[in-house]
Amino acid sequence: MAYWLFKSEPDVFGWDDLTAKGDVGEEWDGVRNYQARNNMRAMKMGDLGFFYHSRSGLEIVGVVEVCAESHQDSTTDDERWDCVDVRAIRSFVKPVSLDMIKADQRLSEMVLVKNSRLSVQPVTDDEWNIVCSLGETKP
DNA sequence: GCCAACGTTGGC
DNA sequence: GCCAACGTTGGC
Repeated sequence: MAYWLFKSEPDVFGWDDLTAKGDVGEEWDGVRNYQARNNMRAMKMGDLGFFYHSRSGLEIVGVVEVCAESHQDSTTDDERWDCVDVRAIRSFVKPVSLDMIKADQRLSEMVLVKNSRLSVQPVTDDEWNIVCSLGETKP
C-alpha cells in the first residue's frame, strides 16, 4: 500500500468539510497539474494519505483513505484531468505543523518541504510513520 | 497582501 | 525545441 499527501486551503475545502462527507467521501477534483494527476492515477483503493491545510493553518490535520480509484474529473469535460475520491478516516490528536516537519531532520526529504507547490504528493513509509507518531496518531 | 518559485503557454 | 511571458500556488 502506498502513502500520499493531499493539500487543500481550509478556506476553500478543509478537513471539517471532508469529515462532513462521511464514508462516501469526496472527489478530489480541480487538480490541473500533471504531476499531481499522475500521482492520483497511481493510487489504489485503500491507499492512505495525509490531509494538509495550505496557506492558512500549515499543518497536517488528518488521515484520508482512497475510496475510488482514478476517474474523470466531473468538474471538467477535458479528458486529460481525472482524480480519485477520498474519505476522512481519522483526525490527528495533535496536528503536525510545517514547522515541526521542517525541524525534524528525518523529514527533510519530504516533498512538502522540497516541492511545496505540488498539491498531491507521495509520502514514504518512513515519513508516514514519523508524522503519525508526531501527531500521536496510529499509522 | 506580497512575491518567489514553479508550471504552462505560445511565438519564433 | 527554446525560452520569455504569464498565471498560479503557497509560505511568509
